[in-house]
Amino acid sequence: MSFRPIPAQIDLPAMEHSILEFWRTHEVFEESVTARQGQQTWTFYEGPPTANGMPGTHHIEARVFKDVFPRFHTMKGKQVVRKAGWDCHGLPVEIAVEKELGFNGKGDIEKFGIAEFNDKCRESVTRHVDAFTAMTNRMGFWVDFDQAYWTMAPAYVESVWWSLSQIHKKGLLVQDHRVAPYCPRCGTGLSDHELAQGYETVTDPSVYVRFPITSGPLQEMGAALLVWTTTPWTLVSNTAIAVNPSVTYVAAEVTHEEKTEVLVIAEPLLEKLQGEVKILKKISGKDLERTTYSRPFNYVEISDSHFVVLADYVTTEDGTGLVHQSPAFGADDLQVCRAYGHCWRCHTALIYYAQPSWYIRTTSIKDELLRENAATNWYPETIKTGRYGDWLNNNIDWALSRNRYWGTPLPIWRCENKHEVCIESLADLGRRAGQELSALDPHRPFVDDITFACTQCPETMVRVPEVIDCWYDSGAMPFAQWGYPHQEGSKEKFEASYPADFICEAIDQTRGWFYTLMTIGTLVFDKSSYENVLCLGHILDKDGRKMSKHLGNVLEPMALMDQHGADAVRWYMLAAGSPWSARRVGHDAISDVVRKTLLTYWNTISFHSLYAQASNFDLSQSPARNTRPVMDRWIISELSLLINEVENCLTNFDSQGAGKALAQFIDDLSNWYVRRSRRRFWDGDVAALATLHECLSTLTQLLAPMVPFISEHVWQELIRPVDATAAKSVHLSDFPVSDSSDIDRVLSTQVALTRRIVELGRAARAESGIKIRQPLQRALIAASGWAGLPADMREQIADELNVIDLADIANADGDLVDISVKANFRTLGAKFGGEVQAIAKAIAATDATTLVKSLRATGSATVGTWNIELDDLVITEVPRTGWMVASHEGESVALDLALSPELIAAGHVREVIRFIQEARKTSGFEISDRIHVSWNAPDEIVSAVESAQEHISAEVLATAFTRDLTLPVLDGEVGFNATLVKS
RNA sequence: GGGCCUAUAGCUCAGCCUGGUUAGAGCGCUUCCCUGAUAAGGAAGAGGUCGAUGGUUCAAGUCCAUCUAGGCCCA
Repeated sequence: MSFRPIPAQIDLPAMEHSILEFWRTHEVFEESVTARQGQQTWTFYEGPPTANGMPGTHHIEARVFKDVFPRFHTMKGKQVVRKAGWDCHGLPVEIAVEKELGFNGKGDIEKFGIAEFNDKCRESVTRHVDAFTAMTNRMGFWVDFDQAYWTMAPAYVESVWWSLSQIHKKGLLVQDHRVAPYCPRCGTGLSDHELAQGYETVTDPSVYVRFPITSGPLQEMGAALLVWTTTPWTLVSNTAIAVNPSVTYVAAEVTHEEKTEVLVIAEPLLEKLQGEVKILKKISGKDLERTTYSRPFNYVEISDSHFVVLADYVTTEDGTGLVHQSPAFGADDLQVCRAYGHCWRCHTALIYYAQPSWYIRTTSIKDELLRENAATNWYPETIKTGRYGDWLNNNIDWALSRNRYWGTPLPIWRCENKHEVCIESLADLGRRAGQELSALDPHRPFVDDITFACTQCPETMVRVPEVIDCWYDSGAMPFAQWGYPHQEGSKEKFEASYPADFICEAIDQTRGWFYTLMTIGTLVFDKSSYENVLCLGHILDKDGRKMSKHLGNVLEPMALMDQHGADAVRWYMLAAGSPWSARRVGHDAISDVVRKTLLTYWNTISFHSLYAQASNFDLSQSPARNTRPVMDRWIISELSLLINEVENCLTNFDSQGAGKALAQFIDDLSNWYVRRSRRRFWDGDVAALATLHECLSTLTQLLAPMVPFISEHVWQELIRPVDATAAKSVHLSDFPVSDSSDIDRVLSTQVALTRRIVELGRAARAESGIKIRQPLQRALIAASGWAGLPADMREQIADELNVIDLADIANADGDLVDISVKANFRTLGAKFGGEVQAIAKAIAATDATTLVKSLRATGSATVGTWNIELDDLVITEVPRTGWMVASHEGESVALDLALSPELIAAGHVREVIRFIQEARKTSGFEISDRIHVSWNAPDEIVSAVESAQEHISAEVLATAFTRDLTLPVLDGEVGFNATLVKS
């Protein structure tokens, strides 16, 4: 078992393709489920897409979240079954097919044939299944497509029927007449939550409304006044309709989409009518006066109204020449552009009118819904009582039926005497009809043909014509995906997976899927179907607009992943910004993830393999953790804290928090632990190699749920080759467990202080203009934790700043230091409240050096009339002239800038070493190659080089180090020049 | 008209729950430094009336009220 070479360069997308192949050939996903057989289950429900359109980048978002938590819980030892699904039915599918066929409404469909039309719909929802599957696979979303549920499958439809029959038995599925939103283009009513999908801000929300005439000769023709309005929400309070007395109006018979009606409209505007138009009668506006009509709403009682009035201002420039009058809204309202209900798929402005429709009485289970919601964890939490809670509190009955074709047929059969029965399965239907129907396609028009005798009267029972809202199909998936209760084994599967531990969709599903899932579960089982729900913000384009096919600004997901890698896209979705805020996606943001996080991690992997290989490191050589140097114990402590943090975050569905902690650790590991320990790696130090290996192994597991590709690659290249006990895949490994004895919080604060001091020292260095390669004799440190800092860490500081001696500023000559103090408002405010400003003034007026000396000696001092303590002051100690100082929040580093000839010579030696190392690198030598160095230098530094010859040779692995006077010296500060050959 | 969310550097966002006196990070820009893993890393600089107004308080980016703008959801 030995370490493999791992190149520093990596082509992430290419690596991902090879990992996909690895997963496929080794059936890793399948094993991740079967390996946990018999363990506790953790349930996830897939809210399925409709595959009649191409997938977009916004589809990646929810799917990343649907993947990361199942992977995490699998590693935690749970069994997570992931069944894919496809939404098949509904108006959006029908409309897409209508467009393809060039249809203009329901008449065209009936002419074409319902069976043929539904075949087209069936075909259209499978059309892009391959594209969805490919995208899902590419992004590493593990979900079982082989067992996917289809909402159009007979067993699924039967299961939906069964649930409806349960609701019907409870008396909660009824026919009613109510004013409801209605799409004139689609010819069907819409439910309240469908309406929620289709609000649009429009500048001209105009609608045409018919007002049937209730008196006179026009009534006998069955005519209706046709009114056009741009303020349709004012129709509820309609009081009158105005016509221009001097305009000629006509009563015209209009035939459109097989429907004939008689409408009254101004003659010059006749062309507005679509279809075949026949003029039956002409009337002057004046003659229409006092014509009565019925209005579509009866919410507001307004007496002495609802007849035609005359008004000269009515024009025939637009509309119909008939103007709706309403008292409740001022003229200003007419100017305002505002949101109005539109059909959520075809974007036609909706109208409201009363029509017979089937309803589920969700209002009667309102208390139960509120109870279930109270027991649900919403992420973010505000949705629970806010947006969703409000919605439940204002709940109205669910308008379930649609006068359409491609949907689950409403399984209600009824006779002329209104006796009705709700069928619960094909077997049930077959029994009643006396036919074998187990092979019947439970869709229109086939189910419409089945009739049977009413058991209560001599009439025949016929199915009602409606299909149901496709959102019901989606919300029925917890049981219908198993064909519950009809299918063999469905009972066990359903009971083991209800309710779900976790569901996730974007925020627009609040009143869509989230609602129908909870409502159907509560209606049928008196229990909501999910416990935790993550509500994602929308993915926006780079300009902050919502991505939608409608706007044409969709980012192509496969291209995005092939450019940056799926891991980078996943990390961006999971960890960049808040998942529940709307976020912009662009190439820059994603390539940032690659550079800062993924490649830093990767290079640490490559670095480790390089030195582990070079020194033939064997894991069995690892020394006990508590015997390792302080740097090792520090990073192991940080690693242990990281395990706890990531586990805690992922348990609470906080991928952003997990990502932040992981990125911080990668930075700590690479840019502090590895960088500060480089010499130990060159020397093949087993403690350092063991520590780094342990960190990378655990880090890789912690990263696995979020970035499954690169973590798998590392597992295969770095971990498995040296560990016979390692799982076949990182995704089959158990999530790391921290050992509290590895955690040392004192060490954490000490390293933090060390790094702060280094930062200050570097700032002072930069300010002084003396570069780091020039050693300095000493630095003075002022920091409260300095005295307790271990020698190891002091050496880190000295090395990092290239300073020979470090000393506490307090031990330095008193004259060297200026002390300044500021009031600490936090502590003083707590003690003295309103007097703090006066105290601060008094402190500022006191001699700081005397005050601090007295406080340090006695622990307290009097300023003005107030007694203060040491922590009531923020003390800054600053050395005087001749020193370069950097200070921040009471901590200071002062550099002694005096340069002796010895220091200067040492600086030259370091320049020389650096020059040769750079040359080794650019010559492409291996790190272990020995070399011969021929060198020359200006006279001023020759003696420095010669006297350090052994040191230089050891540093650069030179077996020969000879001066060659023929070599030209170079321009620049040092002028050293050398040529290298392998020895 | 109502509800919810958002408003902090050129851009993307922390900080607000729990108030403390030079407001942070990343990206981008300028200059410099370090490098025997890095496509990295470090330092300095430029860049902020913390959406506005009022209030509470010794003290407000932070708490309260009102308003403005944007987004989402609903009438």
